[in-house]
Order: sequence, then C-alpha cells, then structure tokens
Amino acid sequence: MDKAMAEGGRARRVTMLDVAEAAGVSYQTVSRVINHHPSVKPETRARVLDLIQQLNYRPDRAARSLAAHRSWTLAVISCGIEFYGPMQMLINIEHSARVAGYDVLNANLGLHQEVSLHSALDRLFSWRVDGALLIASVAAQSAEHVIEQLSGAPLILIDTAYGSSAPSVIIDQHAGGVAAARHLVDLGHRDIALICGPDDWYGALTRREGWIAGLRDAGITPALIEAGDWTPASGYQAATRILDADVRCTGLLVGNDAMALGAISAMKARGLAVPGDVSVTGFDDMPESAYFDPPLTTVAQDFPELGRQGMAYLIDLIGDPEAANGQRLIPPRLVVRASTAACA
Amino acid sequence: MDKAMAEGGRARRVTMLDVAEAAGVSYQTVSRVINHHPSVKPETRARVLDLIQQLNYRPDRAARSLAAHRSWTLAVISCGIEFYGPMQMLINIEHSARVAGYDVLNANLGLHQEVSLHSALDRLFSWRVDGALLIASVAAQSAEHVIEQLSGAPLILIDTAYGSSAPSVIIDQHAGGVAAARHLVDLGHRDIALICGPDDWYGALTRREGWIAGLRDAGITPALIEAGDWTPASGYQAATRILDADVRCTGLLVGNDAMALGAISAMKARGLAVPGDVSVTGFDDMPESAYFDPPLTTVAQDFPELGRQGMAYLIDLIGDPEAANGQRLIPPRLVVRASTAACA
DNA sequence: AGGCAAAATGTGAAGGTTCACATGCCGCCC
DNA sequence: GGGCGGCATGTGAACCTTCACATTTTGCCT
Repeated sequence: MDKAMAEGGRARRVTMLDVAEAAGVSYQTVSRVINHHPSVKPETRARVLDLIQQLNYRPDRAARSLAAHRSWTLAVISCGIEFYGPMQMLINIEHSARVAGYDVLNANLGLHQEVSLHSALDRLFSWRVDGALLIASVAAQSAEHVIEQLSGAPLILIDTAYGSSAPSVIIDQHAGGVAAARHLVDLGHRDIALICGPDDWYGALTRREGWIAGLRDAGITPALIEAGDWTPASGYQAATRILDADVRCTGLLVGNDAMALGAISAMKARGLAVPGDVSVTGFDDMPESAYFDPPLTTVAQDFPELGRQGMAYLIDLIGDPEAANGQRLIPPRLVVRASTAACA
Repeated sequence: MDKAMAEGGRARRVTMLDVAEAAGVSYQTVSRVINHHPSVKPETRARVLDLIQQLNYRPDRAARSLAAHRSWTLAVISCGIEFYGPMQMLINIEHSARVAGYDVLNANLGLHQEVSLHSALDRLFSWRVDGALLIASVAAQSAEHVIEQLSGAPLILIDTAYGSSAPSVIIDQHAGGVAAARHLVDLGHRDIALICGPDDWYGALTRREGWIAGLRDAGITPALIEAGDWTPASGYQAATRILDADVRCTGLLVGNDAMALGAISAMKARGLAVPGDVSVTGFDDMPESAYFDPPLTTVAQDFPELGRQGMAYLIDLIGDPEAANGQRLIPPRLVVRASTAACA
C-alpha cells in the first residue's frame, strides 16, 4: 500500500519532508531548491527535483504564505466586465500576472456595485495579497478606501479618471474624443449630437470632454447631448430622442460601438441613411464593428495593452514601492470606416 | 503609539490572539465565534464580535487553509472567455461562488491552450482548492487529467460534450440546432448551407448535429458545410466561400451571432438581400443581435443560468460527493426576428 | 600543512489558525 | 446529595512552510 495513503484511505498530502527524506537531505534543502536559492550543489538539486517529480510534490501555498508573509497573489477588483473593454483588460491582466508568477484573485463588483467594495476588500485582504489592481472605470469606487485596507500593499488603478495623480494607466480617451470630433468637423459637419455613456463612468466623461474640446476648436457646440448605458438598446433609445427633438443633426458622436449600433438601427428605422443623412462614430472598435452596416468609424482602444501595462506597473511597484510615477497614458487610434462621410 | 505597530513601523497583522486577549477569552473562543460554533454564550459572542470590529481583525486565510485542510476556494479553468458565451458563464460562476462563500481562482487557458492544462492545475492544486469547475467548451481538455490531479476534490464540467456522463451542465444545443433548422424548413427553405464553429468546440459539433438532424427530419441534406472560428471576419469569409461555390442556397444556419453578422455583411457585399434572397440564423443571442440589420433570428442560450447551475451542482457535490447524477440540460430558446423569411 | 572564507547543508522557531481532547461549571434526576 | 450529561471554555499539538542562525564541508591561499 502506498505510504501516502494514511489510515482511512484519504490521501495524505505529499510534503516537503517526504521529498527531503526520499532525497536524503533536510527539508530546508528542498525549500532552497524550490525557491531557486543559489547555494545548492547541482547534483543535490537534480536529485531533489527528480524526487519532486516522482512524488508529484507541490508546495502548499497556504503554508508558504503563512511563513513568508506574502502570497504571490494579486487582487483584481473589477466592475462592468460584461462589457467588451473591461473584459479585455481583465483577461490580459490575468495573463500578465500569470507570466510574472502571480495568481490572481478576482472580485467583480457588478455593474452597480451590488457587491460592496468593502466586502470585496475584506475577502481579498484576508489572503494577504501582494498587491492590487483596481479596474476603476466607475467613479463610485473610492481608491482611498482600497489603499487604506491594503495596509501597504501597492495599488494600481486602471481605466480611471483622466489626470489622476495616483499610480494608474489609462487610454487617452480625451485624445480619442478630440480625434473623433475633428474627423466629423473635417468632413464638414457642423450640427453634431452626442450620445455619452453613463455619467458615473470616468471614460464616458473623458470622451465627452474630448468631443466637446474637439468641437470647440472649430467653434461648434453640440446640438444635443444624450446618454445611454453602453447597451445597443440604450443607443437606440438615445438616438430616437435626438431624432424626436427638433434639432438639425448630421453628425453623431457615440460613446461606444454597441450604442452606435443601436443608434444606427434607430436612424434606419426613421428612414435616415448612414452615412448619407447622418454620420456616426463609435468608440472601442470591437471585432464586430467592422461588419456593421455600414462598417463603423470608431476609436480603437488597445484594452489588452492597458491590462498588460497596468500589471507591469503593479509588478514594478511590488519590486520597488518608490517606482510610482503617476499616470501612464496609452494612445488610442481613430479607425475610419464607412459610417462617416462628407456633409451633404 | 498604536500597539499594532511593531518596531520598524511596518504594521503587524491583527491576530486571533489579539482579539482574545482584548476580549478576555482564549483564542479558541474567538475561533468558535468566527466559525459560528453553537456553544458560545451569546454575551461572550457579542463581546468578541465587537472587538473584532474594533480591532479590524480579519482571519488569515492562509493559516486557516493550512490548519483546516480546506481553502474555501474553488478553481475555475476556462478557455475562450474572449467570446460572449464563456465570459457570461464565468461572470456568473464567480458570482454564485461568492454568494455561497467561496473565492474563485481562475485559470484561463487561452484560446488554443497556450497555457497547458497541466501547469494550470499545478497552480490551482497548490491552493488546496475545495473543488473545480471546468469550462470544457473545447475538446482538447481531458477531464480525466483534471480529476486525477484534484485528488478527490469534486469537479463539474460546463458547456462540454452533449451526452457526457460526467457531472456536467450544458445548454441543449442539439435541441437549439434542431429548432433553428426546423424554423428554416417551416419557412419553405430546402437549399440550406451551414457555417459551423471550430471543430474542436463541443458546442460547434452539437449545433451542427442538431441542424443536420432537423434537416434530415424534412428529408434535406445540407447544400454545403463551412466552418469559421467564431469571429465576424471568419463568418464573412465562410459566407464568401459559400457564395463562390456554385450551389443554390436560400437559407444559412450559422454557429453564432458574430459569424452571422459577418455572413450577412458578405451577402450584402454581393448584392444579396437578407432575408429577401437568403435567410440567416445565428446562435447565442448577444445583446447586439437585436440591432443588427436585419435584426437576427437566433437561438438564445442562457449562459448566466449555465454558470449558476454549474456552480450549484459543484456546491452540491462538495457537500455530498454522492450527489453526482450525470449531465444536466438547460433548454435554449428560438428567437425569431427579421433575418429569416419565407422562401420566395 | 594550516587556516580562512565561501559554499553547502542542517536546526529550531515562528507564522495564525483548527482539531482533538481536557477541564470546569451548571442544572437535573433519582 | 451524589453522580451525570451538556454547555462553555481552555490547552496542546498539528498543519507546511520560510527565516535566522548554526554547523559542516569544500576550495584555495600562503
């Protein structure tokens, strides 16, 4: 009968001591091998490694965390991951973390903070996470609160307020907004309406400010400003409100691609052609957007890169807490397709 | 100076002992309070609870796992979460787990198993997870391998092979496929082509089988079978191949909504009307699909429910390993919109 | 050859919790 | 009123690792 089977039949966990014994060394030597400590004789290391393999030994992370006062685990607090952007960030955050040897514990707060930040932190903090990354797309989350709870562990904000001085990485959505607005202006449009995202999203605000700044440069003020909740349905409704309002409008700046899809659908339902009667821009450049009818002019955001850079920044900070140097910006890119055309 | 600040300034962790001392009880009593043990005098419990609050004490999960041989953590192994369905599952799995008091450690294998199942398991297993849930959409993952590694912890499969006898939950995509096919047949279509998902996805296979079964009932065999990789771009290409082939085709069954979008785009590019010349169905019912042009007839899958039921099943199994009773099915729902019409 | 630094390895303690068991106390029954 | 069962609480050990330090071995210099 296998020695690893204790009485009762329940498999006993293979421990460092088992390996040590089998290899004829002390447990400390095994520990050193695991942790890549330099001063282990190559021969010994090989023997231990071999036994680890044979016995299928895996270090116990709980015991490790307890003894070492660190967990090789990072917390990611997220919200709105049902949307394209945050999701892309999350996937790439996790991947980058893994590559760097960290595990990720994810707390998703839900769209409307159904899960309180406090309870999420309670959970995460009890794991002694080595650092945290907050997808702070929504304004309600107080970063200060997070910092306090982390008691010293570094924190990075992603997709947060434009111009924040906290260690953070964002896509320069202001520049993206300016580019989209300027694009319409360059096409000769003067009567332009906006469909923003929800007010409590930093991104929605920054995009709007970018649009308005871009229009102001050309001496234009928006004909009308509506808002949606990022969904196609809300884009449809917002566009309908704009059409119902008695304002001339040949250009429409929309806060994301999904709402733009809804808006275009609403236009068509009223017999308006896109871009014949109204030019429409989106924001995000999701994979679907190039296949809309018409293919959507939009502002591409490199969400994966945002995730990667956020994690890179965090790992920098874990290595050297003094490495914090404010906000890092990732440039967006205007992608011109067929949903915009010269003003008739 | 705060007692919690040890020499050096680094904050010392508040432990059970601190609480015990402050409350004038033994550490064991504090432990009992935390674990809701019945035999603690209400008065004592209140005092301890109060001190926990005051000292901002949080049990250390590493120490807990170590001592209790369980972690209140569940592993979720996923792949393809860049797609709508798997992502929805994941979000709801996590949420259900949280509600049930578990944390979730996520290992995303990437679309093409860039991260090997083996290494993912290594990581997860080292946490002594109490159970695991595998989003087994892709065939390459060997569930047996997972089970072996878990050494006894229960495992649930989600979105896996139709008819698998392992504890699993899937959406009845076969029925969905039959419904979509029958819908086209009922509209009078006889010349029908298919655009499947990738062959290594169980869902792609099952949908195809459903379609073919539905068509066979009407004495029809598919005019042509193409495949894509779920993306709109691949749908566009697959549809182009079908148009290039010299076969008559008035109906198109597509494996998901994103590819259907691409396919419709390809049709239009060739001057074909949807549904005038060709009727198209999708699969999934993403939020965008109702706003496509034309709004897409599709098969709605309740991914959130899939996630929830998967987690419920897993928690059942953790409570009672004998509760395993094979595969559970969730019915899909045909959503008829404007992309399908009677055959001319 | 003697001695000394560096390399290689070992030892004891600590980390924060739970488990199994021991203790003290109360009320209750006959 | 002696004993007994249940509740409330406490004690010692165990979980598996890392850390700090002690010890042994090796290699090299003079």
